[in-house]
Order: sequence, then structure tokens, then C-alpha cells
Amino acid sequence: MMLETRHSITEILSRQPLFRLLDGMELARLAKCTVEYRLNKNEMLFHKGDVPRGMHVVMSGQIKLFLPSSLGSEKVVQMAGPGDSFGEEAVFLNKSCPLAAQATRESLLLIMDKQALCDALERNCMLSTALMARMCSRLCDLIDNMETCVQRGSVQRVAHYLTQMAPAAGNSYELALDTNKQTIASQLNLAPETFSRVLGRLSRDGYIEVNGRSIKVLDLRGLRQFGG
Amino acid sequence: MMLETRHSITEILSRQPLFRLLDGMELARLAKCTVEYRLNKNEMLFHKGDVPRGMHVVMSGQIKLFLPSSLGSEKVVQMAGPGDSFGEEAVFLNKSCPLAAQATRESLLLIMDKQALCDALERNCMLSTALMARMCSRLCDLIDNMETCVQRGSVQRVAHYLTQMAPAAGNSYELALDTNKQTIASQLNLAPETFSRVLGRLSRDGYIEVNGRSIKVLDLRGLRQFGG
DNA sequence: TCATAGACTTGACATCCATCAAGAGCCCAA
DNA sequence: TTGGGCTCTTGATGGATGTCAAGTCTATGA
Repeated sequence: MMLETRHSITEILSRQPLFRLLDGMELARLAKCTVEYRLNKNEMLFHKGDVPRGMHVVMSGQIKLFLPSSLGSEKVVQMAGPGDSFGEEAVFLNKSCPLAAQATRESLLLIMDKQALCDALERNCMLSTALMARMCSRLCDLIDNMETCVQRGSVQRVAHYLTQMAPAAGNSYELALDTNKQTIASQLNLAPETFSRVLGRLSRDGYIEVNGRSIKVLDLRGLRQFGG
Repeated sequence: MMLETRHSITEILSRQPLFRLLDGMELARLAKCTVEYRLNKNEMLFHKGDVPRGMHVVMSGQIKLFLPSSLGSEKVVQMAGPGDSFGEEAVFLNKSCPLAAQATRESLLLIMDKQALCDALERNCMLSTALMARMCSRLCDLIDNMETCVQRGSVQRVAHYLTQMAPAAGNSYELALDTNKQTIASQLNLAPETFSRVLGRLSRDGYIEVNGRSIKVLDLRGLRQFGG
């Protein structure tokens, strides 16, 4: 049974973009130090300040990474979906987790041991490069999020958020939110009520059209006016 | 002359923590693709959206990394001092610079060509690991900054900022600001006036003592009460 | 089908902060 | 010493947004 699990983890790893380039031997080694982890909806994966268990890779589901604030309020920093990884920062520095992580739905993760990962990186430069690219990507996402959050005015923040995920071309597009609106509001550092009001206002003014968790952007250029 | 410069760059690199582990051959190769860059006070290094020139390492002086906002207002994301590097994110992704960079005083930098750096990483795993640690460190700094910025209330933000840089032990310590207060205010996402008022209030209440750009924290625990 | 819980919306209100404006302190150079 | 420019402080004001509260909508399961 154990062997079979390991074997399947090897396979799973080989399908992940991050590990695709590794040879079978290396994959097997990593798989030996990797465990699957299943989470129920709303289950906490780790808390801010915890000792990191390793690098996390999301197989399925969705993980919310957030800064807890005094008394329940929280600021969502990032939502990690299938293929995304997180927790590298705690692995490569000797620090506790700077964020908390919680599943927003039933999820399946891989947790890869810190030491095994470091060893693999020392042997395999391709892996280093791939992981580096990932880290850079996360850094940019963080900066994007920050840019959104520091916009003055709630309308600007929402407009910036909506325009950020615009396709390369076209002045209108449809957008399916991948979480509830409270979570989006938290990402924008807004109260849910304010977010709701802004969406209402942008709707009334004809910039967007909201249907539940689907948002149609009708006038991208108009929105960009706000975003600055 | 040229050779001499290269030679000196090789030496300079060998003194940087990031490159210390490399052998002479590799250093020389990197040095060939590295240029020195001198900036006057207030000179722009690059703008948001520029095509990245490579990885930057600060030799001396200070570089302000910030998000420009519509009409002059800006949000300072990070201050880079001697030994710090930045711009990796733009090097490893094919993206434009997500931040703008400006010298706050006369500064000297190294700019290392993207391709040369990538090549070196492929040959030398030690370098990968070192750079990865750096990226993680920057990520954590960003998260810290974010945590400060999302605190509700100006007093909380300032308190959080001040307690963040507390030494490991002790309830009081002295703190020398490395920039003017406007810049600090911008890092906290506060108007300079508000920052000034908060410092005044914390002084009056006996938590801190301000003398120009030196701040004595008298009651760390008290401040932590605010920071949450 | 209905009931219940959670998500979302809408309204009223008070607070906090950015803005504008003016003045004080500081540094540097002439 | 004096002057000019910059940084910082202090004051007054309005508007934006968080909070509380109530109500509507939606989904899920019995």
C-alpha cells in the first residue's frame, strides 16, 4: 500500500509543471519525502507563526492565504488553486509562517519536505530555475495586490481589480469570480458592504453587469479611467 | 581601462554575499556582463512598466522602490540599501517592471545582465539557492509591509511599524530612521501629516520619544497592544 | 415543497483620515 | 548672520468608508 502511494505520488509529481523536467530517479526521491494532505472545507492548514512543514502544492480545491487581524477580521493575500504552490518563503528562511492558510473547499495538497527539496535543488538546476520563476510570479502577484489595495477610494480599488484580469484585447469581457464576494472584498481591503455598493454603482453607471458571481465588464476603458 | 574596470567588478562581486561562493572563473564571466551604474540624488533608475535591464545590486546609497499613483502621489514598497538586490522578478519572468525605482541619495549600483545570470544559475546550484533565499526574504518583507498597511487605524500602523523592528529582547530601544518621514509615511500608506500627528500622540502618551530622525521606543509592550 | 443558514444587499450613522493651509524648525550656502 | 528652501508640525474641514442593523436572496437538504 505504502509503495503504491509513493508510486502514485511520483506520477502526480511528474504531471506538475514544476517537476516535469526531473528524471524518474529524482522524482522518486522527492516523492519519498512528500505526503498527501486532504482538507475539508474551512479547515485550517496552518496558522500565522506556525513552524512550516514544507512546500505546499495544491492538487485540487482552493487555499486561502491570509493575514489574521485582531478579532476575526482578516486580510486575504492570495488564493491558491490547482497547480499553485506556497510556503516556499518559510522553507528557505528559518522563519515561521508569515501567513495563515485555510481551505475554502475540500482540497488535496502535496507537502514536500524542506530538506528533500533543498537537496533536489542542489542537484538539479532546472528545478531551481523553475522554482525561482514561481517565486517571482508570486512576488509580482503580491505587488499587484498591493497596488490594488493602496488605491485611494473604493471605486478605484474595484476598478483596478477588474481591469487587472482583463484579456489582452477587447473592451468587454466576462469574468467568473472563483470565490465568494466577502473574500474578494478582503483581498481589496474593503468591507463587504462597500464592495457590494461599488459593484452596484458601477452597474448602474453601465460599466459592468453583475449576475451572482459572474461579472461582465462592458467598458474596460471607462474602468481604466478610475484605476489610474 | 576596460579590463581594469572588469577586474574591479570581479572583485566587487566576490565581496557580495550573493556571489561569494562562486569560483574565479564564474565571477569573471558574470563580471563581463555586469555594469556599474551611478545615480544622483533623486535620479530615476527605472519607471514602472519599463523593460527590465537586469538584476540590480546596491553597492552604496539607497534606492526607493515604489508604486507611482495618479498625479505624483506614490506608495513606497521597499527601500534598498547596500547589499540589497532587486529587479529579479522582472528578470525571470518576461514582464515589465512592476515598480519604479529612484535614488534617494547619490548611489552606486551593479546591473547584471539577465542572460548571464540565468546561465550562471544553470551551472551553479549554490547561486540558485542563495538567490532563492533572497527572493524569499523579499517576499516576507513585502508581506510584512502589507501587514502594516492593512492595519485599521493610523496608530495601529505606526505601532506595528515600530514594533516590527524591535530587537529580540528588551522593552525599550532606540531606532534611527534611514529616510525622511515622508517616505516612512508612504510606506505605511499614511499622509505625512497623519504620521506626524501619530508620532506626536504616541510621544505625549509616553510610548516613544522622538528626536528628529531618531525614535526611542520606551514601552514596546504597550505599543504591541495597538499593533494587534 | 419548505425550512434554515449563509451570502449578499441596502440604509443610517459616526469616525477617521486626507486635504488644504499656514506656520515652525532646520540645514546649507552666501 | 541672513536668506531660501525643504522638512516637519499643527489646525480646521469635509468626505469616504467602516460599522451596525435589518432585510432580501440563494442554496442546500429534509
